[in-house]
This record gives sequence, C-alpha cells and structure tokens, in this order.
Amino acid sequence: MIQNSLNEAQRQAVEAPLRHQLILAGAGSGKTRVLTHRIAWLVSKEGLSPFEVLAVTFTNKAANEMRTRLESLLHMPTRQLWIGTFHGLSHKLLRAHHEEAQLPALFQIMDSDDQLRMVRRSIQALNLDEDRFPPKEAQWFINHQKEEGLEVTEVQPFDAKGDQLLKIYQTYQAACQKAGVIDFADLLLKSYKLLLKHDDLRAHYQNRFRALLVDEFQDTNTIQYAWLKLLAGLKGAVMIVGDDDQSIYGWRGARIENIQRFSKDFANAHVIRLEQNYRSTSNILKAANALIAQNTGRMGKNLWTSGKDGELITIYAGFNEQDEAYYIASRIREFKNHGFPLKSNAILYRSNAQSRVLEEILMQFGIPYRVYGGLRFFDRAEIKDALSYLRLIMNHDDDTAFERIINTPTRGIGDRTITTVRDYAKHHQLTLWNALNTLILQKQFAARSETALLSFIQLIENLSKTIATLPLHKQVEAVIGQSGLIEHFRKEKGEKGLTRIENLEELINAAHQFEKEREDDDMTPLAAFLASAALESSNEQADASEDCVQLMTLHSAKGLEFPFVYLAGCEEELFPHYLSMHDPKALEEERRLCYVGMTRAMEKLFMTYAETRRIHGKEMYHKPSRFLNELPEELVQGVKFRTKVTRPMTAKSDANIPSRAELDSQFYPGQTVHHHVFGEGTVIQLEGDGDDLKVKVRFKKVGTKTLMASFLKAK
DNA sequence: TCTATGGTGATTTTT
DNA sequence: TCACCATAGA
Repeated sequence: MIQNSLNEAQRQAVEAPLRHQLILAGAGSGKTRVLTHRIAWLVSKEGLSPFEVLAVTFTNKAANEMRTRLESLLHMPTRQLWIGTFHGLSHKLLRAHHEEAQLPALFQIMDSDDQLRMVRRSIQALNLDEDRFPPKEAQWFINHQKEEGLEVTEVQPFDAKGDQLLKIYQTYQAACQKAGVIDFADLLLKSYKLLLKHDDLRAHYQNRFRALLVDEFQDTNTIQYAWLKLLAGLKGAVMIVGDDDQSIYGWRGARIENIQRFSKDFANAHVIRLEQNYRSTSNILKAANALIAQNTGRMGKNLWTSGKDGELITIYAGFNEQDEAYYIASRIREFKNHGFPLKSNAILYRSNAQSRVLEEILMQFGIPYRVYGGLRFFDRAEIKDALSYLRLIMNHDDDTAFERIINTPTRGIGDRTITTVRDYAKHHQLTLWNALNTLILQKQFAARSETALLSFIQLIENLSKTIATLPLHKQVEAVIGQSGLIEHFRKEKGEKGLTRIENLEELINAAHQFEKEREDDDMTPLAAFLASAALESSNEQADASEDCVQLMTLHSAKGLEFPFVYLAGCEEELFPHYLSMHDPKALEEERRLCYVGMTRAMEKLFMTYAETRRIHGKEMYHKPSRFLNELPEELVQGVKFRTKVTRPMTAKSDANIPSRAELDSQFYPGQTVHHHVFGEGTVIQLEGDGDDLKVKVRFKKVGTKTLMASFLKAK
C-alpha cells in the first residue's frame, strides 16, 4: 500500500465541508483512515473544537484504535472528544445524568450471563414452567423489545404467549430497578429515553455535537439508529461509514436497511464510494466481487486494486475433514519453510466446532496455533466471583452479585436458606441483602445457618470498611485475599484451580494497570473499574509476540487481514449453514460472510471442503458449497471440485512458492521490521530485486511506506 | 456439598 | 459425538 496521501474518493470524504455523508467503504479501502483524517480535518481546518465531535464505533478495539491514531494526527490530547462504542457513550450519558434517568448513582452493568440468571429467577418468581418459557427465549424477547426501543410499558402483546413474556419482562425489569443494575440493551434504551424526555438535556447535546461520525454503520440496530438521529438533532452533520456487503449481524438485530434509510432521513447526504482496495491481490478481489454480485438489493460496489494479479485461488477437496486439515497444515508448514511466520496464516471456519479437527492435526504437525473467541478474561467464573464481591461491597442491593457469592466459596448456606431469603424479599419488596438482615433480626434461621449467614454479612461489612480508603488495586487484592476464593480454588484438582488463582492475580494486575491509565472522571476508581470490566471485556492479553497460526470463525475475522487465508468447510449445509440456507435473506447473509472471509486474504486464498465429514457423530456427505461455484473459473485452480476424484491422504502441494525477490531477500510479507525513524511495522509486499529491492511496510505509527530494503532492520 | 449419571441438543457474538 | 445441564445419591 503506497498511501502517503489520500486517494481521490478518500480526499473528497475527508475534506468535504460540514454536511451529511454516507461513505460506502469496501473491505480494505482505508475506512479507519478516512474517519480519523476526517475528524482531524474538522478540528484543524474547519475550526471545530474536539468538544463538538462525537465518534461512535461498535467495538472498544475500534474506538481505542481511532483515538490513538487521532492523537498522532492531531498532536494533541483528545480527552474532550467523545469517541467510544454506542454502549460506552450511553453509559457516559447515564452516569452524568443518573438522577434524570432515575438510576442510583452506583448503578451497575450486567453482562448477558448475569442477565440470563436474572431472567431465570424472574420466571421462577412468576411460577412459570421453565420448559414452556426457556430463559434463553425470554432473554431474547426482552432484548429484542429493548433493541426496538420499547420500554416495558410500551410493549403490545399480540398473543397469549406474548402476554406471559411481557409479564417476565415486567418482573425482570422491576428486579433490575430494585437491585440498581442495568443490562446492555438498557444502556442504549435508557440513554435514548433520557434525551427524549428531557428537553434541556437534549437541547444541550444537540447543540454541542456539530459533527457525528459512525463506523460500521451496517451493524446498527433500530435503537442505535434512533439514538444517533436524536443526538444529531437538526444541526449535527452526520457521517456514516459502512459496507452493506459486510453486514453479517442481521441475526443479532442489525438492520442493513439503516443504510438506505439514512439517505431519506438525513437530507442531501453525499454518497461516496471507497472502492480502491489496499489489502488483497487483484484475483482475490475479482473473485470476491463475482461472489457478492449474486446478492440482490446491494448499494453496489466493485473493489479494485492497482497492485498485482497475484496467485489464483486454490480450491482443495479433501475426502474427509482430517484430509482437509492435513492439506491446510501442509501448506502452512510449506510457507513456514519458506520463511513466512506462522502468524501470517489464518484458518477461518463457519462454526466453532470445526476448530477441533484442525487443532488435532496442527498439533500432530507440531504447529503452534491460537484459537480466537474463547472465554474472555472478564467472563471467567473466578473473575466474575471476585467482581461480584466488589459489586456487593459497593452496592449491597446488587442482587445479581449477592446471588453469585452468597455461597461461593461454599460456606454452608444451602438452597433452602437462600429460597427463604428470596421469598421474603419478593413478598416485602426488599433486596436480598435487606431481606437477609431482616430475617436475621427475626431469628428465622436454624442455628447453623444463622452462624454461616452472620459470618457472610460480617465479611462483606468488614471488607466495606477496610477497603474504603485503599487504592484500587489494594481493594481488589484485599477482597480476593479475604473472600476465601483462593483457598476455594486451591482445592480444585488439576491445573484448573491453579489457572483460576493465576487469573485472580492477573485481576489485581489489571486493576493496577487501570489505575495508571484511567482518565479522571467523577466516578470512584472502583466504580469505573467495574464498569469497564463489564463494557470492555478485552478479548485477551496481547500476546501477539507469539508466532502462531490463527484460528477463528468467519464472524470474528471481520476487520482483520492475513497474508494467507484458509477458508475451511466450504460445503453445503455447513457453509451456507443448513439453518440459514432456505431463507433467501439469511442465505444472502451467508454469502456476505463468505465475502468477508475471502477479503481477509492479502496474498493467497485457499478454500477447502471435505467430501465427507462427521457431524454430530454421523458421517455426512455434502456437496461443495454453492459459493465455490459462484467464483469465476479462470480465477480458480487446484483440485477440480466439480468432478469427484479419489485422492490419497497425503495432499500434494499446489500452493504458491514465493517469488525470487522474496526468497533472495531477508524480508517477507507479514514480517515485523524496524526503521530508525518510522519505528515498527509489518512488511506487506516486496518490489524489484537485488540492489533495487524495495519493501512496502505498514508502520504502526505512520501508515504505509515503500522503502529501500537497506534502511530496514529485520526484527 | 460433592460427584456420578443420563438426557438433550448442537450457527454466528459484541456490548 | 460430545459437552453441557439438571437431578439424584453418597
């Protein structure tokens, strides 16, 4: 990517006067670059104060990246600038105006796990049959209502079942209110209603934000759209960046139609297409374009590159899933032998279950790998236990936290006892903590239970006192130390308990880190830490240092890129998935998923399938995915997937061998290099050879540059 | 309170 | 097939 300056379309988007803009940004077309440059332009050339800009993303990762890049562009702190996720910014609004939003000052955020427990308890409290009303379904119902912008008072049930579900919603919502906790969907809904109901606040924010920018707009749902529209008011200039072809979260409530709706709701919006791709070879782009052209109702877009044609796309037909995995592992080993690091390989698949066979074979090959998208750090049971102690200490009314730790570690408080407390709380409209204390005063428990309960109350109250004056990490440390969690997990046999203890220690580190990095706001450090634990469940510690193959689902690959991509399991019923292949809308989303997967590849794309595969214990024969047939034949090589051939287990190589220039050079795509001025970067491509060898490098700090090889150091 | 057993059901996931 | 849950029994 030689992109020292913006291309024409990018420049138009960046340097436009304040106005509504719809940027259709194809994969790898530099959309983050456009977003950050746009903000920088508005601030430095249009004279906007950072105070007047609002930028919304979907993930924390994107928000952080944007802020970092912006700081290096503007050379000034960006604290005043509101950059964050929909949820994060909503949270900020609710904290600042919790009274108007009718929330307690110390309200806590529930994650979906907590939410499910809360829903389950609501169903039980209503004496409903869990078989007829599965908690998952009720949870989905509640979230769906909220995402459509409907508070509990606004839902119109249309049948008997809906009636019951609404009752669950009501009970659940009342329980949340009582405990002072809110769920993810509430963050958006409540902040939306806050602005809607309070004219003064709405006027204030509508006046304040002169420019509003939204990333990944195709992923927005109804409430997010309404939220944005309300915040923009009549004066705010809104710029949305998105790609209808990469909309893969429809099943989660994302409304692809929001993009079309935007042009209607925001008058005179300028549409700009970013179609020049700086990531993939021409052949990969042509194939992806051909595939996505099969979809109907697109905004329309054709990716192109000024770069090389590159390799053809290799399709491999394995005779079973082991053979498929063998083939992939062999290619990876081959690349490794040619000097490419393992981390330039990514294996993508439709469903998580597919990773197992791949992992087994990679292990046989002795190839290190990393599977993305497992349990996140803050979702681990032991971490949630420790956080629940902190939550209960901060807010004794937090019933979710109470339920979680009342008998963790086990302290002789049984189900009977807890049910007594729950029932009493329900009948007297008390929180669990208050109900427990009242019952103790009334001597309602057997002697043994009472001792256990009293020691629990003592523990929480003592901790509340002792940690009041401590710095955050000491608070966390004290709570973990005195809760007995460490002893509890020490009893767990095997490595599991040890890992848990290590994780608890890591939590103390995280608190320490958080203390150092936190910007000051009006929350106490503990409150801020708990909120960020719920909202910023950082996927994992950045152990990017380890060189290993990346395994992940197609969904989690969105936004990433890799020199070599293997799209595994390209079979009917698996991809497109059988649950999605009969509904035309869902099928198109599957195709978009395939498009997303293909466009992750920079240099070389492999698409593989297995003629037979074991699924749920049964041997299944699937046809090759229709998506393979939608690729132009002249762009495809390798095993003829349209005719059946019997093949030996050992897969023969038909992969690309790196070019002469690449072999002669000490540099290769995907390599980390160092430059004395520009700092660290990743090699994207080699050009020329011998003394004339030039290397395209994407630097972390300064973007992409092409340099003489002699100026670079391998790392 | 821990452990064994059987039934069930099985895309995709961020906040 | 297998992993997760709920439930029963020690």
